[in-house]
Amino acid sequence: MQIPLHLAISEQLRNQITSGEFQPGEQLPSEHQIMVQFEVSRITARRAIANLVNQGLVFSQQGKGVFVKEQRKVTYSLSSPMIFFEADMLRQGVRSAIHNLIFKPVSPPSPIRQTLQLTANHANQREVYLQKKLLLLDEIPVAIDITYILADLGKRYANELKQQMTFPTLEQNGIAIDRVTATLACTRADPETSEYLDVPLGEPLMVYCYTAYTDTDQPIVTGEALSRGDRLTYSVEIRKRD
Amino acid sequence: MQIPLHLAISEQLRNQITSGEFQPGEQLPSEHQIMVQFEVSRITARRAIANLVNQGLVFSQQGKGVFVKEQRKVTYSLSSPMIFFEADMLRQGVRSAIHNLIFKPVSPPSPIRQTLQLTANHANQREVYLQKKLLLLDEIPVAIDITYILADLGKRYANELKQQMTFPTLEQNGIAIDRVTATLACTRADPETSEYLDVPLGEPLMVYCYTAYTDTDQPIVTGEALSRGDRLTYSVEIRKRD
DNA sequence: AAGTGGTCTAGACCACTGA
DNA sequence: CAGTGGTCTAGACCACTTC
Repeated sequence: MQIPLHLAISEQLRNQITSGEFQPGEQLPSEHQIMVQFEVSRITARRAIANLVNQGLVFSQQGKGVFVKEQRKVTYSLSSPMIFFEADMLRQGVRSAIHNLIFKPVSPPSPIRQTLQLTANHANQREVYLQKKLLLLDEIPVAIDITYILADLGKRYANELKQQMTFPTLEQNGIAIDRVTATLACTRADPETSEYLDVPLGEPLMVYCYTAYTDTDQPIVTGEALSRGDRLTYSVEIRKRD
Repeated sequence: MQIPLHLAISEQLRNQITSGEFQPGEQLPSEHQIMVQFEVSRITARRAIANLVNQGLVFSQQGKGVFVKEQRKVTYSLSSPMIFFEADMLRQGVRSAIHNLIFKPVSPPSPIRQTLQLTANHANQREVYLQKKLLLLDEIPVAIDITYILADLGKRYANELKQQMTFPTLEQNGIAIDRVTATLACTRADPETSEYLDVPLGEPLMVYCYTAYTDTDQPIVTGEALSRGDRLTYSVEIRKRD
């Protein structure tokens, strides 16, 4: 067995997709049709389709069929995230919305405590607000954001924070963010995240971890955003240091 | 059927992994053991394992078994990619190496021509060098990079470019890079990439697309790097504009 | 030789969709 | 109702690893 049957089949279908023979949104042959056309068992036909799903090329809907994915991504600019987010989205022809899931004072876990440079003396106080929010683009959940913000800021701007992105809210209230350190990585959806973002288990996600500092080098916000890899792209401009 | 059997099983195993009951590198129960323990058919046992593979938690080796993945990632700094790459890797305790796959003059495809601001008159000339190279960290292929560089630079520094990263090579030769525009996104391994990077089909990858400009705003290099999402993290520092 | 995972078959029942 | 995909079973053969 040089090349598995299911792979040969999924490769042929894949070519038909990338060559445009199957257009985005179009329906693929049904499992039954594949069984007949390639003279294989249903399991093998299903396996071939699973390969395509796993490559992010198609998705399946029970009772309806298998369809070619649209590949439209929205770009999120890291270099000017402060004020222009909504405008940026509109420019890309996308309606954005935020659903607040959790907003409450908590005693932060140790690594958060460290990045926010909180001293240990107040260990039992509610020194930060924890916010979980869902970012919707065109009514589709695209990212889930978990933010820790210093308690006085969280308390003061609670209402605004629940309805907007964090950085713009701070900027609008005169809290200047001087720099943001961030990392970008990749994971796969676990069952909980797959619920929130309405994606299958294991779907590739991007992880954007950030910490924002004032001009006195005081960290005020840290958190991470899990976003759907098939819907979001991050852009950044790097300038040479002097 | 509220919750599928295969999911229930994979969830239980997942808990045992995240709780540390199964350590990284440790072997999971075999398909046969799962069949007996949960009283399911082999297909269902396999499906449960497939769920875990798909979440990036385990990997399987024919004839040996299923093992918990190590989760060690290396950080690549976008803010100082110029000179410090090798030093950065060493600091993280990682041996880095580069395998040159392709290095040749080509007539660039239209989108590349545009980003490099090449005029159409020379359409049939070999105005750029195309380089494909593999980045190995600890002898493991981690990223595949496809670079287009202006022909005179490519020709002049051919030997160095084949052995080092692109940006450091240019810096060392006095070609100052003033700024880099980049995007970071997510895809999944297609069959070709899965060969190069030695990962299963559909493995999440990061896509780093970049264009470098001189201080006269002349683009000199553009390209994209496909990296293994389970091995590489990108870091960046964003400073407020004035 | 024994144990592991990889591929494949035939067949059953269920859940959902749409005419 | 027919057609679709989702779950599950029992059983076969193969390829690879380890002893």
